[in-house]
Amino acid sequence: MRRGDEKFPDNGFEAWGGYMHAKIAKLEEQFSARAGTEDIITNIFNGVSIYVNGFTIPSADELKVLMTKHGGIYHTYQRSDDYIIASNLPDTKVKNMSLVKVVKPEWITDSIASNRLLDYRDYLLYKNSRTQRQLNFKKVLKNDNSSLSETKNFNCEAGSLFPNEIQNTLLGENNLGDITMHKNETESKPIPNDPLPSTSNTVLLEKSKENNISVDLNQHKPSTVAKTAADPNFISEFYNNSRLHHISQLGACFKQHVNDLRENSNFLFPAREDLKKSILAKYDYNNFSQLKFEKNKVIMHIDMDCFFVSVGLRNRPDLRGKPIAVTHSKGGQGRPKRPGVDRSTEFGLYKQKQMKKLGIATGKPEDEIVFETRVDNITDEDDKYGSMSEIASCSYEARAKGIKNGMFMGAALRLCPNLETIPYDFDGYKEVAYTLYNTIAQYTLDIEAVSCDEMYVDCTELLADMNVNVQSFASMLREEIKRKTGCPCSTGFGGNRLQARLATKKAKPDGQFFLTEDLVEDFIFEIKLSDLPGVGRQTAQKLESLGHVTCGSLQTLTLATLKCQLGIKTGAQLFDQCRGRDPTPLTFHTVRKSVSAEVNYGIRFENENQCIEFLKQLSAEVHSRMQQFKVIGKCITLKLMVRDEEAPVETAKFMGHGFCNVINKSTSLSTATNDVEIITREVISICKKQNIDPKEMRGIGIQVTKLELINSKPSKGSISKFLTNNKVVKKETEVKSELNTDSKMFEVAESIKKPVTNESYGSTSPKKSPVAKRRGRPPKSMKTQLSSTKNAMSKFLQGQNVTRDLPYKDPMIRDVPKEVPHNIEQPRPKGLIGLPWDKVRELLRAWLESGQSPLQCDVDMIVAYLQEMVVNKNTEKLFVLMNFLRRMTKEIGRNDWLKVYDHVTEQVQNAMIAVYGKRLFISD
DNA sequence: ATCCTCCCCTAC
DNA sequence: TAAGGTAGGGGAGGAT
Repeated sequence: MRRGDEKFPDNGFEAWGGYMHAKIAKLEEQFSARAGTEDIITNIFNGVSIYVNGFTIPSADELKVLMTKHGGIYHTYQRSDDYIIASNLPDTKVKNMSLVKVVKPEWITDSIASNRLLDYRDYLLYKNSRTQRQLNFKKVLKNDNSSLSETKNFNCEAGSLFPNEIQNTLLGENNLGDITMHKNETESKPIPNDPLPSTSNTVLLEKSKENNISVDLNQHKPSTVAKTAADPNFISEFYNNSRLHHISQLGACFKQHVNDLRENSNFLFPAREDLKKSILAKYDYNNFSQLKFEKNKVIMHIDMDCFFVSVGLRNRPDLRGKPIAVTHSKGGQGRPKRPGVDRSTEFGLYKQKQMKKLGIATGKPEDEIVFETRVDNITDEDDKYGSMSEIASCSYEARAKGIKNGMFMGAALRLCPNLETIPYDFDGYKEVAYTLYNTIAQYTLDIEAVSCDEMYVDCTELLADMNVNVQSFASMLREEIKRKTGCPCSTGFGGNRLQARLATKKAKPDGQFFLTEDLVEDFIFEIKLSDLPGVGRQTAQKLESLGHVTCGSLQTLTLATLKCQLGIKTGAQLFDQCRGRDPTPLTFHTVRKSVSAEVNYGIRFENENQCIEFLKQLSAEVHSRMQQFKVIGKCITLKLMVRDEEAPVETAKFMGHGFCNVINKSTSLSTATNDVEIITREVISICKKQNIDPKEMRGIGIQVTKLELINSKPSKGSISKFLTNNKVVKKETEVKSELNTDSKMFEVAESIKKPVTNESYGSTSPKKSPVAKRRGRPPKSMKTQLSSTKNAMSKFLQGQNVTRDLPYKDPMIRDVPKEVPHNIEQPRPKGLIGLPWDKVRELLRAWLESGQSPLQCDVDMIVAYLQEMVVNKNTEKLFVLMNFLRRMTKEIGRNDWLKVYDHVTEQVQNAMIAVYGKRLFISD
């Protein structure tokens, strides 16, 4: 029995498909004419079928659209007669395949541009022999004067999946490794008020017609290298090479990417059908048992295996299976000790500090505390184990020897003398990450981005919709990711995010694990506390000193004890975690709360001027980021790292910060700003007050918090005002009398003290294209713009033909337990989606005035439409429609219609909470 | 009680 | 040589 049956009893009218269906059939005709014109433009690719392998520009999704529009065929899985479109292939693949039809994506784009099918042989990725690779690059090398903002900031524009990326190059055996590749400057936007105007002279290497061309690129390398922060190019140089900076930027970039995808999606996932077909073709379902997860939720955690290493190994198959580390250091060469270095003193200070901390935390005498540090294996000698270059990522073979991420190269070499190193490939990480995210996004957008190589995915709806079992889904998905990226990944499944995450750890490397309900209790018992997310070095050591190393052991402590030992929140979290519980829902939409920039490397000033000059530059950097994210802020914090008086002047790590004291000082402004002058002034003022010898500075950071969106009008009428939390809703309803006009109802409460946080900061959606404007739809990337429109429309049309057989009832509704309101559980029926909101209002009015009893299928359609508005952030019109519905149902005053209103409201608010974390303010 | 500032911790 | 960033959660303790 359908859940809705009780609420909306069938009165016999439903057999006709419902009132709404009949009505919209007419509207649909208007659209069908338009949709048709967008279908096929030319027949250039008549009879041509392609299969896209790996990362390409345009992306596979974009190529799919292009092929469809120009009469060609796109295959998700490779067929024998397909042209293989690729920009690069891992050597392993090259060895095992025929290359006669491996063609560069430019074949497609150039053919479209010249409106005829060009000879594919001119676009072969490999010609004649496998070793003769065609160089195909159009690339900009920058010289030493280039502006920093052009090179270090990632660009996450939704307009193209990978807009500023360099053309993929085939370096092959040519050793061009130490040349820095940069984005094409012609695509970089000038940043207004940028205090560092671009003075870069660029060298454009035009595409060569020759094979095996040899260009002496070394002559373009920077002639001088910025050594310390006193050098004007230092920030740029440093950020370009900083792994942590890249990790952080990429993380933020993909959180935004998910925001953008959700914002621009119609939440139809045609790729599900393809996947389902290949699963059915490949797997015998009898081999799989039906897995049951806690609370019937299926949360997937997905994580690339030793990400940086895997990406680096795509071009170095010869190194597979060996102990590998990604690091700046070449490794192996001993270096004479810098004068003044006193590692033992410096490391001693670190140890002392840690000991003191633990002594306070545990109440033990300091000499009883035993602990390890990562400097334990580093000596003061100028031998080959002295490198303090950090390992960003290491292969599983290296891990087997005890090497860990973050370890110093010297210590690692001591553990594994034959450890091989590979350089960073920051562009590669971004490519692979995009492919990863876009692959998942084909199937669902219930994604919480964690970092560039890791995310949580709520698969509950997806799996129910596809009606496939989770094992085969996991296998096919991982296969697809490996095929597209050339990198392995692991997935874990559980009933909540903690379980999924722990399952991934178990699955690694290159595996999958399903932590089903029946396994949780035993599984969690053995888990080490230090493996729990949120439990780092300090917490783990503290817990160990309390006598607990595993979750099972910690289960003996009461909630009160844990809270007392670790604080209220942390204690409660740990109490849950060690039992495998995790009440925190996935968050699909993130809102930025701070912007900061800091440099704790290479800070060596000779005088105050240099320090002030650096503060100006760093302020400019923060200002530039604030512009990028479109925020202003009220609170400015300066962070200073100052050499501890006992620490040696020369640090153990070259240009490192050494043993320091940290100072944080902040100012609160009366009004939010992103003015570079104000930031600079405040920051310099704070710095001067500290009275620190510039020679002793080792690190500087600037952070801006209490953010507001630029252009968010604090006055009434702003969209932000519709969004408010429950608390405020209550308060306001008490105060406000019933409002009758739509416009008046826009006045919504807002917490006065809290900054506006309803919209994602730093949305990088492109300007609306003329097409998008004409349709009145949100801006979309090329991919979503074309495919979604087509799909929405064509599915809409199809839907009409089968209306009577398939009323818009969703089986999911009855399957999903009601107590999980965090996510939008229902796949959206297609009926109304795509219609202008005012048309829908007319339909609503007609429906409400029809005198009929409401039908479930019509209600579902309305709900789907309104939820789509939430997702598209069309809150303004949503607000109008909701209030319209409220007023109309009240006027009718019949119980069944009032129930409809309650039901719709509940569904819309669920969507609001999922997307914004807040409820829509509705007058009652 | 609740806020603010200045930390500390964690994660990637 | 080496590139030790950045955002968010939370706690202690003082101001309101």
